[in-house]
Amino acid sequence: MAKDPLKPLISHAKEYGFVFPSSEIYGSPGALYDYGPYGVELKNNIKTYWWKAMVQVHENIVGLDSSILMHPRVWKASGHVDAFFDFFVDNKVTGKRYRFDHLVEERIAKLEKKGKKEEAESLRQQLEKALSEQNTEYMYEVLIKNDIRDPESPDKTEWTPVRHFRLMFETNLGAGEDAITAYLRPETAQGIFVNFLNVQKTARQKIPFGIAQIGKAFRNELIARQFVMRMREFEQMEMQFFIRPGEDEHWFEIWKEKRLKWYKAIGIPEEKLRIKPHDHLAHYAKAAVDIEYKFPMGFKEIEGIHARTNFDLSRHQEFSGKKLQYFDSDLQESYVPHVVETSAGLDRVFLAIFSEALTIEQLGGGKQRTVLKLHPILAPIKVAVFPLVKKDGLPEKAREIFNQLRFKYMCFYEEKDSIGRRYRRHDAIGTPFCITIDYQTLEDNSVTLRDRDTMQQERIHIHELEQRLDELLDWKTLLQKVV
RNA sequence: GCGGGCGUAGCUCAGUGGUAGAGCAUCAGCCUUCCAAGCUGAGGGUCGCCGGUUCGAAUCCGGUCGCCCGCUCCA
Repeated sequence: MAKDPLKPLISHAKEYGFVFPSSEIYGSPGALYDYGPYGVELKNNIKTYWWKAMVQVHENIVGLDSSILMHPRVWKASGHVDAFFDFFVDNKVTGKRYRFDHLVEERIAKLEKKGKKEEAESLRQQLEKALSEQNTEYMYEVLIKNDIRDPESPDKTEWTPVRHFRLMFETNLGAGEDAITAYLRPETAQGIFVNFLNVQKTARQKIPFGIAQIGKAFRNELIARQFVMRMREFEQMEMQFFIRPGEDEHWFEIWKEKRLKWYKAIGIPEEKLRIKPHDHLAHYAKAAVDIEYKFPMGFKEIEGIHARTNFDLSRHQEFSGKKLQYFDSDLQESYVPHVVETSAGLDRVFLAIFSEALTIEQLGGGKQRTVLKLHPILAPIKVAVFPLVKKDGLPEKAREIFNQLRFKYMCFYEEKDSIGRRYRRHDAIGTPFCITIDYQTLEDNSVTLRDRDTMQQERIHIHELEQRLDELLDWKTLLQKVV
């Protein structure tokens, strides 16, 4: 437990009001978390940063907020109803767990390598039959009949029955007899696809263009672990970019680069980011990479970039019977657009940023300082205002400044405890700037502005404060780095 | 599901049979002219839950629940 590299992060997140375990007083079901007062600020700021970098900055990207519950046929068309299962078996002897389809795929690959094409083809048919019928008894039969064993310990293989696990949460739409089974969306993307024409027409967009959406998604993960890394309820920041067929690779590369820039601009160092191609492509994808961040427990995915071809739109066209095509006036032809998707896990990005920011500095004399070195744009509280001491009219003066700044930025007024303690408290939640009102302020209306990271102070006039903060908290400077 | 670890204060943890503790944090007050300072005081825990052994259980035994790590998968 002491080895858990996430533990310091989790403790800090809880102690300072960023993330709490969900319904904690009842015993916190796993993989559900609540964002506290500072957590929600940070999370909202990340969303705003994403939205501005995607929608505001790109004139050919527009936003959408689609419903979480959708027509069930959406998920039939998307392939999730059929494919979004885990079929798994355990080896009773070793306790190892495998996915049924992975075991069979592995055998098929082996057969193909040996040139036994017929056997491979026969097995593939069995696999497809098993999956399409979702017949777990038959799956077990397939394993036994083909003598498929535990790849790690073939001599000690004794399978449990094949069990299945649906990753989508089910619920009911309507009441009583008329109720139909619906699903909590497992991804936000489908809401974009089914609105493709609505958006394209009303926003008067021409291909290439994108639709962006931030929203919750739900997956009933079999094993959900690692704090907010794998949650059952999580939030996605997705953008589907609609393009001409054949331009997939071109746009795939462009979006890969742009998304990397987005992370770097906010202070994630290049060496802690890496691009990892997918080994197995999802049922809809033509090309796929993950952007991974080096967490304390190693590199983990925070965003996926996928070339989804025209799979989704074609399927919805087929299942809905509605044409989902675009007339390209330059080419003088209609087609079903292809799609390049950027799909970031908000909670994972949150964790990456939080993890990157959390720093314990060793100061002289065995002292240490815990600082959350967040980019100022993302910090929950932008400005803390302190009277140096709680007397002689300093609090009143400090309140004046606070009351002026709070209409512009998230501010925090505090007069309790020594000034040093107050500085450190705000270091711990990442407040980038502290303004202190001292006796000199009463004489010449100047205050000190302290920088969180350097602890350096500059003395500036009250009338210059707002302009100075505007410079330090400028969106323009940041956003120009991400286009 | 299997294997391992762990449940004591907001956080980190000590306490292995005899009246629940420490550090930090929180709150109130005093004092203070700038980096977790000092002083005084306060609040906060059915020791995860149930049962058993015992004169007596946080501690021993049984059960149960929950969390964390690994195996699998993904945002």
